[in-house]
Amino acid sequence: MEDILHRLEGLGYRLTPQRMMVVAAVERADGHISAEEIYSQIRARHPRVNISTVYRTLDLLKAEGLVAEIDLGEGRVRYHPVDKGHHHHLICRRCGAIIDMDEATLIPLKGVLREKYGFESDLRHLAVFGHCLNCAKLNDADVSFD
Amino acid sequence: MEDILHRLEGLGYRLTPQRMMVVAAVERADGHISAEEIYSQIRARHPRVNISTVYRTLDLLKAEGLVAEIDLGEGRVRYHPVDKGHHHHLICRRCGAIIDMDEATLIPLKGVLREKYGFESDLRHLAVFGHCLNCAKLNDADVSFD
DNA sequence: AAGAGTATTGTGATCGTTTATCAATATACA
DNA sequence: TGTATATTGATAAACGATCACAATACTCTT
Repeated sequence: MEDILHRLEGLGYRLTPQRMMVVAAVERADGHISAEEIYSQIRARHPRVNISTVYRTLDLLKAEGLVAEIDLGEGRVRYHPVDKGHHHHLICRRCGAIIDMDEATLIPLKGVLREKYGFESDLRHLAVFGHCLNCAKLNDADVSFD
Repeated sequence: MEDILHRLEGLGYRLTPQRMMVVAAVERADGHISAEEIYSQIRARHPRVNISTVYRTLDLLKAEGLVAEIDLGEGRVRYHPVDKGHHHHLICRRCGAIIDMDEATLIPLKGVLREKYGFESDLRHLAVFGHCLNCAKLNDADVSFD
């Protein structure tokens, strides 16, 4: 599993400074990073780089299967390297906490969906909303999910 | 379980023509409907109604717990009456098919998330992406989820 | 029925994210 | 060196959604 830059190069793309910076930002981010976050990191040191280039590079990385998008319902999309394993998230509606979920937790669901619906689910990055431990207590009086 | 209009009235809101049209559109839609779809239905007969009013009414209905939002990852949000039961969707990435998923399918997952993470998940409308039966066959050669 | 106060709407601007267009620049290659 | 190609920067604009505020519609009291 080569790193993203080398795979890009192997695919015949030029390794421009802009592309290197976008790739570095995506790889440096421990979790998921948005285009705007990548852009502001780059702009801090290289103010002439354009956000179009960030989006273009992300599109390229996505098309080549090197990064993946995830929509956490924030009104913007986040990106992460595909080779860093799968990510599932439990997102607290109250405090915004994002809890990483173990992949194994979803294996039974995947099996059931295949058996019951003949559906091959892509559970590489699932987002489940709800309330975390603390907020569930705080919210007991107000809200109830069923 | 009264209908949305009567519950709105009971809550002390005025039953304006605009609100009635928005509510009617939401209730008429069998699945989920977007703000833009509601707006264009209304505009066809009442061109002077403004899209702000549509959004405002949807916000009101949402705040009063009469309709719920769901984000199917389309870049826009869809709305449905809460009293029509919970909806879960299996969305085919290839053909766009939206398969309704039985609610019971998710009960085990809900339990596991509570036990393992202390997370009270809100599984009222979950969207799972993947490939439907037909497209899974067609796609066997191209793509593989794991 | 008239007027005061409140609720609701229309208008138009604006926001944030993302995409499109196109000229300018940088690179590769003959 | 010159030419073709790849890539970028600048700018506008598409898109869904929100906002502020004046205009309108309604309710309620008298």
